[in-house]
Amino acid sequence: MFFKINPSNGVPVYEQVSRQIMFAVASGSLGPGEMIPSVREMARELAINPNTVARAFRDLQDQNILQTVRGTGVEVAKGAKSKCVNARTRVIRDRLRDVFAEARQSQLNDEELQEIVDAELQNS
Amino acid sequence: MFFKINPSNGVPVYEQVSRQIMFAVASGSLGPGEMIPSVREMARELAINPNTVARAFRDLQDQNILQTVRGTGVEVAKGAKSKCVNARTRVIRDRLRDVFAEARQSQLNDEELQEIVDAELQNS
DNA sequence: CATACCGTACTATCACGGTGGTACAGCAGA
DNA sequence: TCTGCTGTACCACCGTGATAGTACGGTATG
Repeated sequence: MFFKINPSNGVPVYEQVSRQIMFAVASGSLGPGEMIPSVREMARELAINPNTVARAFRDLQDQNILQTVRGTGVEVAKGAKSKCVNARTRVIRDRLRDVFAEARQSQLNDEELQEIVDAELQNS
Repeated sequence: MFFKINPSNGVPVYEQVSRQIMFAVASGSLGPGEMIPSVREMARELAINPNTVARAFRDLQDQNILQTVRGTGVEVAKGAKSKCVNARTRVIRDRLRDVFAEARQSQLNDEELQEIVDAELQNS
């Protein structure tokens, strides 16, 4: 569980956490039934507040991606993987769509945009 | 001057305003020496607060992209265009870099990513 | 000069994200 | 049973983005 949190990213921290958990489930790093680190432990590792982690957990719980066993911890729900795979694709696609929309709205040249895309796609 | 403001975009409104002014200068829609709409008028058109527009103006002024003529209005500075062209490229490139970083961090398949990029690039 | 507009500078208020701290119910293991 | 962990629910606090309203100095136009 090696997350990276960027506090000055525009994206709320609690959402970064929930996304990265979703991504871990989508990629298979976290399997169904598997326990994930506790609120307090994850908060310590990421150097953020436990409340922020708890909020991410609650959001994922509302989407039936996580389920909690009171007093024990939180585990990945059964049908979570397909949901997470879809969510991951949707997140990336939506963000990409936003960037292209802004690029087009800024009258950026098509060739120049393609150039930037190719360059950044290789360096990733 | 046809701007589009998305209040629930994560990006602060005042930054959306300053960006779109920069983009207009970069694309040549706004030429050097040209006057831009007043704080109050632009606020009315965009249905946002005059203070928010004023802040965007101030930011652009600090970057020597706009210069104010006291009591008259705000005009585009002389050397603004090249700055705006560079800024535009940088904004798009940085946002794109963020998306690709997240996509890679989410273990998204290279082929799948390329697929999404191609699809969204065509639809823009 | 008077009016109307210009940018600018405040003040107050609100929502939201985030932090810090405390408290409580439930479960596991010694 | 006791201790320690779990999630959960609060509370107060702060910074920031945004709104609303008011005010002031400067300029253009009549």
